[in-house]
Amino acid sequence: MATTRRMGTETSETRFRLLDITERVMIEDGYAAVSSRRVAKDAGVTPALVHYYFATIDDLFLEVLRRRGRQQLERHERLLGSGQPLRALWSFSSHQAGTALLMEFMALANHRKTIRKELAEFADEFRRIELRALSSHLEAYGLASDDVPPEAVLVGIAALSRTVVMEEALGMSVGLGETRALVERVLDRCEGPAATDDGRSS
Amino acid sequence: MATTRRMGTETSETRFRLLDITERVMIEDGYAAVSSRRVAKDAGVTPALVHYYFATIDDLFLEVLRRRGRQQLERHERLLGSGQPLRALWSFSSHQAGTALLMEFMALANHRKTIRKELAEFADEFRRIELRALSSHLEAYGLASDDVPPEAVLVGIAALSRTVVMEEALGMSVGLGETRALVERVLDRCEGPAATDDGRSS
DNA sequence: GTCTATAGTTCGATAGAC
DNA sequence: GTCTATCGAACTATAGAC
Repeated sequence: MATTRRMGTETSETRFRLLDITERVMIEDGYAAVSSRRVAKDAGVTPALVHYYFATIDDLFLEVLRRRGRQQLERHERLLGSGQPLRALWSFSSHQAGTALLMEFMALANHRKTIRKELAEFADEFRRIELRALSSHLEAYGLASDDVPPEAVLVGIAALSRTVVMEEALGMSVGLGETRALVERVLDRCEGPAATDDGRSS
Repeated sequence: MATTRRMGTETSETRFRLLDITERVMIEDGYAAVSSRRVAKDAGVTPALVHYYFATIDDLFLEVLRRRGRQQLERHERLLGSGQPLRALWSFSSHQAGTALLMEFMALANHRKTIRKELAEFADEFRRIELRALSSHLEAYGLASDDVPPEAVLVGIAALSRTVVMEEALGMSVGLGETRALVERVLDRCEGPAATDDGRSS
């Protein structure tokens, strides 16, 4: 009985641009600032077109999450294969805009069931990839052991990077410099100084 | 030139109730669900009355933050004086509703300057209190050292508790059990098994 | 694929009666 | 201290022309 609602194709360039803009609005002004009107205005199209590609605003959020999730899963897997996988993980997890976007999705997920489910699946998949790529390294570095499972180390790294980035963005001061310095010492001890390798070679 | 706008007293019972309800709405449905109409409806009053006590919605958020901040600073200080201060800190930081509310305020703070400033001040003050109360303990426990400053340990505890609570709420699974088990082992090693003392005595 | 037009909600904030 | 009434704005979503 569902009315045959028209819907834009997956490959449309406009659709792609709408996703880009939604991502940007979420980062700059928060998920609550996302509306068909706002996205349409920033894209230079009409609100109706946004609804043509995404039936509801939640669908729009969901598609942003899926596209970004797939992108970053790939990138994550690739980066963790580099010569300094621990540094790669820290640097990846410390990205400012990425952290801001993750925060928005976490806040959103706390109150929307469909988004919660998909976010949790992506996040678990990230951690599984890290686990496969890093378990043996973490043990070799002495960061993981019988007493400290690699799973817990990875949770710790995610927790620490998110927290430091967020608290810095907030303008907090107590303890952040000390924490960054400690992390740098640990990275240095495990993998030596940061290589300037940008991941294009080898 | 400012019109002499009327404003409710600080001690009004209705004002207090509006703050309670706003807190609850933020936790249950997120800050984006807070509106003068929604809060008024849940309180059984009219939207105009909300604006009578709080000129703007941002003022409402700000007052929730201030009241809660003052409350918890006191509570924090008191709990950290107990016989198991590290356990007290972990338990305090792992509170579900508190973490959810903090998340909402962090998301909010990312996009509202006035809220950002006040949240950062409160958060820094929390950390200073922890630092005063726990520095010496952390060193005695062997958690802090010349290499690992107590500031960094405290950032780590905050990071870990928030992350574990949030990821559990999301329904994630990978690594959380291992992390909780590790934390429990550390707490046990430092302060022994959890006492049933609720902090009322001594 | 993109638009105009529109119905139906909900919102912030204020003026002013009681 | 609490209310009614209201303005002006923003929002979701759809129908249907082009």
